[in-house]
Amino acid sequence: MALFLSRYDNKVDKKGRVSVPAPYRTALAAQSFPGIVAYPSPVSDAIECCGMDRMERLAAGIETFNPFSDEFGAFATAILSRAHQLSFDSEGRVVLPEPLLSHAGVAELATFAGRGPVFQIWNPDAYAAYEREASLQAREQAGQLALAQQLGAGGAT
Amino acid sequence: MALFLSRYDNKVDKKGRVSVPAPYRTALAAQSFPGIVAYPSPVSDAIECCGMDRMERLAAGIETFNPFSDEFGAFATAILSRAHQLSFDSEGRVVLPEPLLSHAGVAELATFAGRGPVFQIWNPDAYAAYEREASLQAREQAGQLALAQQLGAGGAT
DNA sequence: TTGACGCCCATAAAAACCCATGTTATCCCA
DNA sequence: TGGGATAACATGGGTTTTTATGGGCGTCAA
Repeated sequence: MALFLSRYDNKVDKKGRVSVPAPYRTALAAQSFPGIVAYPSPVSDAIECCGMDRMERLAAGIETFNPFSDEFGAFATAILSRAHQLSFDSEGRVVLPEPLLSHAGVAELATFAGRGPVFQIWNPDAYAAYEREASLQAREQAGQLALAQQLGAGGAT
Repeated sequence: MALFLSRYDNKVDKKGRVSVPAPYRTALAAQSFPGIVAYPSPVSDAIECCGMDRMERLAAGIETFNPFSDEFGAFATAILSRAHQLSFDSEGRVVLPEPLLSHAGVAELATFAGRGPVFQIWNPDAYAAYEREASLQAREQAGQLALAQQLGAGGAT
């Protein structure tokens, strides 16, 4: 399985091309299609990306139920019809389509964020804000977890 | 399996011809028949299309399942009897038959929407409305959230 | 004929491809 | 271990190839 880690900031040139970080390309090397699949994240102002294999598996998995079901319809409309198949050029770059750029507010600089099986492309400022919030939330949850454990482990109060 | 993604708006010329988007033609390149199979979508005002291979599988499914009372069998029969086999011309275009055009309300502009194993052809305005409604619905439904989480955090890649 | 259809060619715009360069990270050997 | 040689990478720009689209010409049939 492809695993995407770490963070990178790459430039978007005036043709709309961005270098996909070399480690990501390495992770994708075994895929059937030399490139990525990119679609607007349903939950963030970011472009979400994965390899073709993952998208095929998702599409096939849901289709086995019923191609005319509501669930498949929603998935198809929300993700598949907004997804773009972007192939690498000989230097490992892709061209980000306009609808995705505007969804994520990406202009001349793009932040790549690895998230395990997928990675995301953000506007740098938006990502900074998101990360700040996420780490705050994590700290809060960690505190709650510690508290809960203390309560649970300690004698009844 | 062929996987159809993304969205395209192509013109219908006065001869009734439309270019099938090149990526779709690429996805269909391995098929036994150089063209597409098109039928009215049973659930939308759209023309639904796929490669011949999928149609053959559907037809085989009818025979395998209960051919008399099975609900899906009736469904499939309805599709098969309304399906048209459209071959590409040398430039990758097809001619959409009148019954399909009127079912979808397509005139001089056609919106192609990839949906994984199939793609659909819509009247551009009708598709915009459908997409708007679908995304509203998706936001409200919990099923969509589960799907989004699967996409983002997901299991096997 | 008339018209539906298949086949061929033309063209402008967009996409894919190829080569060049500066910079950074890595390697190798004295 | 120091420091030059090498390789990898991100980036820029030019050039060729596809693609979508328009139209012409013959054929076959109603």
